[in-house]
Amino acid sequence: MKYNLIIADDHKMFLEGMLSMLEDQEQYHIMFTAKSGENIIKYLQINSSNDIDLIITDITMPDVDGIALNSFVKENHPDLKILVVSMHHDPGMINTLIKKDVDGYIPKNAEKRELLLAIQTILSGKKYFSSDIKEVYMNSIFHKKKDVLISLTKRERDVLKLIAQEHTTQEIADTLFLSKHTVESYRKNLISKLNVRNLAGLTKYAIKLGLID
Amino acid sequence: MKYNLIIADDHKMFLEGMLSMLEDQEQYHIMFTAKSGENIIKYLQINSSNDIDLIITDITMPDVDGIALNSFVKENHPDLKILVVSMHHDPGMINTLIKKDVDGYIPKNAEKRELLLAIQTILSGKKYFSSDIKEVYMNSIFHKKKDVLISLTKRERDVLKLIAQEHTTQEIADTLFLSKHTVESYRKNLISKLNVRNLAGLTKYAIKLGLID
DNA sequence: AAAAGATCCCCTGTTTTCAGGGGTGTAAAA
DNA sequence: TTTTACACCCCTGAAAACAGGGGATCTTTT
Repeated sequence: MKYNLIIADDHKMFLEGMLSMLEDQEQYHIMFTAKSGENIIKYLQINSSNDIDLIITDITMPDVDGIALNSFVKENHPDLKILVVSMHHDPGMINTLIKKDVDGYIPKNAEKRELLLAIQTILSGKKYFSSDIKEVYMNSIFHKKKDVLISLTKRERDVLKLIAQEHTTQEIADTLFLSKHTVESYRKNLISKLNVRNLAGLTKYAIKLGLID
Repeated sequence: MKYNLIIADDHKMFLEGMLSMLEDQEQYHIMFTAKSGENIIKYLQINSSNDIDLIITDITMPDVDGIALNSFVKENHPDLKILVVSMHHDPGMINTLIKKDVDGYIPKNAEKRELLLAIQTILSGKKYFSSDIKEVYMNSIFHKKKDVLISLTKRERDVLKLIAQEHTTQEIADTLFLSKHTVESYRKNLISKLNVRNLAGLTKYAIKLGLID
């Protein structure tokens, strides 16, 4: 029982390196390699009864990049795993990939040992993110706050919190012993102050500020 | 120029250990120790012009625990740093503390080296979380998803996503080439299906599902 | 072939949000 | 002392959300 892998990268050098790292691994069968995500998507569309277990992919590629590839796969073949291998350690990028539910992420300078560990972990159904990546991601979480919180007054935060907790204006008025008009004023000010359009925007802000869980 | 520290823990043993770890550190002055958060809060309320730089605290304590203490401090003395030292590695707990903007978190079995590093890092204005803690937190992020996503259809997810992106019903109808009645139906179904009350609830769900950033 | 699920559309109402304007008193900062 | 920030309150009118019902068509599963 072998696992079937595909590798996608537009750099020949990388493909070679990856192949050499995996060639002595009996349990993995490299079905084919691709220079962009496009060929993989085509393959998946034709062979609907796909027998692929894992795609190892770079992020930056011509035509269809790693992110688009991941989106397509997660949408149409939810059981197919994706391991991203990249040299970008941009927090935004990492955040995007985590949100998009990629199964693993290791840097391009990873050791063979880590590559194999990542593949193995992912195939067993778990996620694998190298500690470098975790480091970057955690830092981005810690530094994301603060900068925005300061502009709101205590009362505004109170109201915002209750709004995000799905309370209606009247309920908020009752709990804070205010007139509903007052609460409406606060909501109005919050919307203009935070430059959002409606409750959804306010809720997102409340979450970003850590006002609610 | 010394830094003033306070230590809070209801276990004498822990206090002793902490003191011994810090006694040879010239730059830190332990102002006093407390057996619960209550005494610290009292102190802060009386000495409003506080000269404290950092509080090192346990989580589980009688009367006022570490979380309540942190909330009080962040509310009333935003510049005062908090380092949590605990043996709990519960993801929920860690998550709460990160949300509540605690400045650092190390396990109780941490080495002296790590303790000093944590203190130093925090006093320099940065956050410090030990790698154990990061590990636990990251895993909780990865495993939080999936379980809820499956119950929604593709179309429902589309609509939910657009709702959470602050679009109005009419706008959603236009982008998806639907009647606004249809979109209203989807919204209605989502609200009952996800068991929430309004837009705020839907938005929170969308974020939890990773549909939006 | 029947059942179930998904997508799509419509109706009648009520409640709430949202946009825009107005205002007061008080406490702190310039 | 004047200005600024904050907390508080009110009004109108339009737009959107929300509650609860209905039904049509298509595909997939049983």
